[in-house]
Amino acid sequence: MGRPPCCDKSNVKRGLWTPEEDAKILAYVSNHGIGNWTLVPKKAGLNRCGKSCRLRWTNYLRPDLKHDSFTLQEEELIISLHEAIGSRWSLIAKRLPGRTDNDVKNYWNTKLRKKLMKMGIDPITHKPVSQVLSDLGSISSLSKNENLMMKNMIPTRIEPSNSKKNLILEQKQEEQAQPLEHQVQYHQVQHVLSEVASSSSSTSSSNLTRLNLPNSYSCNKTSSQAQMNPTCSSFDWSEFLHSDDPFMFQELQQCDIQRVMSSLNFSSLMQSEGEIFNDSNSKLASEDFDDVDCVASKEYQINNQFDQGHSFSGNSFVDGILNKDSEIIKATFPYTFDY
DNA sequence: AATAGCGACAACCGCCTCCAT
DNA sequence: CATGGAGGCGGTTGTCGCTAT
Repeated sequence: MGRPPCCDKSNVKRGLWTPEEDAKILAYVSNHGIGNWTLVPKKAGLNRCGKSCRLRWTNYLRPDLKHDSFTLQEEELIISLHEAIGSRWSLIAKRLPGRTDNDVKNYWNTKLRKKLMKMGIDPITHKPVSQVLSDLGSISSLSKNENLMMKNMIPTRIEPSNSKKNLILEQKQEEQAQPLEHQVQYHQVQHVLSEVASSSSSTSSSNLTRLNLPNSYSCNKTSSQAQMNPTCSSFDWSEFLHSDDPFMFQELQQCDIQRVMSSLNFSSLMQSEGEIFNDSNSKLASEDFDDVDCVASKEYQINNQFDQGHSFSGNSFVDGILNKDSEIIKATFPYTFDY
């Protein structure tokens, strides 16, 4: 059953590599090429684990690697991609020729993270620290009942603040006015996003929920209102989130919570969201960027309709958060995704 | 001169998925 | 079909060199 073990883990050298060991790896690869790494230590005369050899090669010895410091363009691209997809270092590194995931990860941890923090930007959410703190404050100041409700309603996974959809929409609106290098970076971010989407069906952005909302939560404000309890139509989720007013929760209770909650059935929403996300992204992943415009225009139409209801009335709780988030980001960082 | 603190980065660890057996 | 290693990946730790005290 199974394969034989690659090496005797207890009897191999560990720690830093010597120039002699590097030379052996290089000599072996130049003669035999890259193949089965478990055979490399034996054939190259090294007392190392095959996995260790592979790492040494991919992270340090590969001839196509750059060993000089990161450029400003690379730095900006890393930040943009990290904001869009998080710490998917291997995907980010693929967009930086000559850099490995380890390089990018180290550079982020030692330089970029600190740089962002100095600028007052939270390196995880890419939002201003003051905003993150105020958001936390708003949530923690909720009453016990409110917190319980939040627990039931908010999906546990925290997504990047800017969805692919937002990127596509902003690209359409602003791309033409941007310098060429910014456009290139922007396309790179989008390309990676499509890869992320195609590689992970679980990676979905809440913003995409809008694309597949049930009819009762469509962009048509009046029709959604018609299906709601009349008092509910005036309930403002955004206000609810930011308010310390204890009467707000009472107002919500009067709004037929049951109906609101059933309309916000997250499991079904997430499921349908996954379906449309996978569907649209199977297109995105398989087509070139020229074809993204088609999908983008469809999304744009949907969201244009959706956004006509400028109040959050009749929209989902999460949409309220995301809309607010989007407004804050646009106001604070008008150029964040201009490339 | 000694050493504590820090930054940079190489290397390891543990987990996951894929696939050979 | 079950098992377990290979390879990929992200997170963490270890090591080295530089600087401030």
